[in-house]
Amino acid sequence: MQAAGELDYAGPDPTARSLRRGRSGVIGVITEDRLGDAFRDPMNLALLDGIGDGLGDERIGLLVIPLATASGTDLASAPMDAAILLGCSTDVEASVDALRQRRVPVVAIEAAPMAGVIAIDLDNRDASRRGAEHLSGLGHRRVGIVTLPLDAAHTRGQVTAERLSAATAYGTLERLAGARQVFPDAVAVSAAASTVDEGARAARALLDVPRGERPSAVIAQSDLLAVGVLRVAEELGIDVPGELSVVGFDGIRLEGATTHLLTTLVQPAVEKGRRAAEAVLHALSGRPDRAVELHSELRVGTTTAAPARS
Amino acid sequence: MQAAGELDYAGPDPTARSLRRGRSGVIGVITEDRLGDAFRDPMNLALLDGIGDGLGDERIGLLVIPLATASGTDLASAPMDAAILLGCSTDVEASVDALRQRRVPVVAIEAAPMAGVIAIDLDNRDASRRGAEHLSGLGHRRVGIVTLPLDAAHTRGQVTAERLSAATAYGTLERLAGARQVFPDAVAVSAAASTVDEGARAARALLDVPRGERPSAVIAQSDLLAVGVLRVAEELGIDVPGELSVVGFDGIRLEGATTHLLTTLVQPAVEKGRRAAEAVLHALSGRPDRAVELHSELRVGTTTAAPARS
DNA sequence: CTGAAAGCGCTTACAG
DNA sequence: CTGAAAGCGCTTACAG
Repeated sequence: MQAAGELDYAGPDPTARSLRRGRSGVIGVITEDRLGDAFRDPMNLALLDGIGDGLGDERIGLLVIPLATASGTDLASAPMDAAILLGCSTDVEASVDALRQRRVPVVAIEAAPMAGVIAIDLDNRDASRRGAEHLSGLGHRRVGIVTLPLDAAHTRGQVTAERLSAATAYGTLERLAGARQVFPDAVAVSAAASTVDEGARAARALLDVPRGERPSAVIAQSDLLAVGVLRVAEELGIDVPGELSVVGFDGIRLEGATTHLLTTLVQPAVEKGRRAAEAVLHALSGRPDRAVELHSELRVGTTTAAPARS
Repeated sequence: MQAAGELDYAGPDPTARSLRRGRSGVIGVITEDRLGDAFRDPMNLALLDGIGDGLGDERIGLLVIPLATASGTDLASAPMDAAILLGCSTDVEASVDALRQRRVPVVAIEAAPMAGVIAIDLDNRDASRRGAEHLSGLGHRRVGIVTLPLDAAHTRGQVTAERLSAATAYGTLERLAGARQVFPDAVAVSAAASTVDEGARAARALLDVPRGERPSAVIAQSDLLAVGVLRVAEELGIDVPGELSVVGFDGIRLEGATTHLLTTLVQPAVEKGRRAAEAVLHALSGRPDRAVELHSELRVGTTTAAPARS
C-alpha cells in the first residue's frame, strides 16, 4: 500500500479486471431515440426507476446506447454483460444478432418476439381491446385513434394500410390491433412522439372537422397524447365527456395538466423495469430464462360517458 | 471469416480490445440523484441533448452512475475513459479523487472548483444577482427566495444560517449568494427537488402568511419552482404581477403550465452539455484543458412589475 | 505482404 | 500462508 502510494499507482484498472473476470459490471440500455428524448417519456423514467430498484445493491452501471447513432457493430463493440432493449422496433433483430453472437443475454421490454431474447411483455393488445370495449359498451360507434409513432421515422398523419404494413413499432401496432378488434374501421392518426403537443396535433386532424363527421370518442395510445386530445377538445368547445369521450394508456400522474380524471389503462411501469432488471440478474447467474407478462387495468375516470344522441 | 462462422466465434470481445487499446469508448455520467430522478429535471435532459450533440459521430456510450449507490471505490471500478459530473455537490471530492488517481479526465458541470477538474461553469451567482437587481429596480424591498435542494438529503424548509453552513449543493449556494447580494435579509425556503409541486410547497411557507408579512416578490431558483409559486399565488388569490412578482431561472419551455410569460434567467443548457462533451474529447486527445464559463440572460416577462404601494 | 510473438493489467489457481 | 506463473482475448509492432 505504501509502495503503491509512493509509486503513484494509477490502478487498479477496471478493464483488466473485467477481462480476467469475464464480467464488466455494465448493463447496456438500448434505445432507438436520441439520448435526451429517451428520457423525456415518463414511461421510460418509471422504467428506469424500476431497473434501478431491481438491480438493488448490485454495483452495476447502465450504459445508455442510442441505436440511432449506433450500428449493430457498434453495439457489439460496447462492453456489457447484458442488454435491455427499451421499446425497440421489430427491425432491431440485426442489432440483437450482434449481441447474441457475443453470448450477451438480451432482455427486451415490449418488443416483437425474437428467438433467444428474454421478453418482458405488457398486455398491450388485450388492454387496448378492453379500453375499446368500455367505449363500445357505453354506446360509442364512431371512434378515432391517436397512435404512438409507427416507426423510427416518427412520421405524422393518418394511418393508411400502406403505412401500417411498413410500421415497425411493435407496441404501437399491438395497441392499435386491440382497439380495432372492437372498432375495425376506426380512423387512426399517428403522432411523432408521446407528448401533449403531438397529441393535440393529431387530435386536430380527428376533431376539427364538420360536426357530423366527428367521432364521439378518441382512444389515445398514451396519457400524454390523451391530454393533448383533451386540450384540443377544449379549444374547439367540445364538451368532455358530454360530446367526446377520451381514453388514454399508461396511468401516469398528470398533476395539473388537466382537471379531468382520465379514463385510462394503468400499466405497471415501474414493475416492468424491476422485472427486466431481475431477468438480467437471473440470466447472468446462469439460470434458465423466463419470460414475464404484465397486465394493465382499466381505470374509469371522468372522461368517458355515453355518447350524445345524434 | 468462414472458419469464424463454422467455429461459432463469439468475439471480438470489447473488453480485451479495450485493455489492449487503453480506451473503452465509454464516458461516465455521474449524478447524485437516483437513476430516474436525474432525468426528471428538464435541465439535465437538455444537458444530455447537448452532450449527445457534442459527442457527434464518435461512437461513445454514456455510462450513467448514480453516486447515491456508488462509493468512490465503485466509481473507480467502472470502466470509463472520462467522466462528466452532473451538478454534483461540494463533497464529491473524495469520489473524484478515485478518478484522478486513475488518470481519468473529469469534467464537472457547475461544481465547486476542484483541482485537476475541467470546469464547465454557469454564471449562477452573477445571473441571480441581476435577477434580484431587476426586482430591486422595480422597487421591491421585501423578497422571498425558493431555493433548489441544499444538499444530497434534499431537506425542505427555511434556510437558517446553520443549514447554510452545512449545505453542499454548489449551484444552489451560488444562486442564493447572488440574490442576497441585493437582498441580504431575504427569507429563503429550500425545496426538495426542482419540481412544480416542490415549488408550491415552499411557496406556501412564504406566501400563506398575514398580508403585512408577505413578500412582494419571490425569486425561485428554477422555472419549475417558479411555476409552483405562481400556482400557489393563484390558489391564495394573490395577483401576479400586481401583488406579487416572480422570477425564475433556466428559461425552459413551460408549454401550458402557466398563462404567464415567466420573467427568468435564460441559461444555455444545451450548450452546456455540448461544451462538456467537447471538453471530454479535447482531454482525451491529450490537449491541454480549458475551462468554460457560460452566461445567462435576464428575460423580462409578465410576472414582474412594481410592487403595490403598501 | 504474411504470420508469429509480445504485452495491455489484472485475478486466480497452484506450487513452494 | 506467501509468491510466482499462467492466462483472459485482443492489437500492434516486428520478424520473416
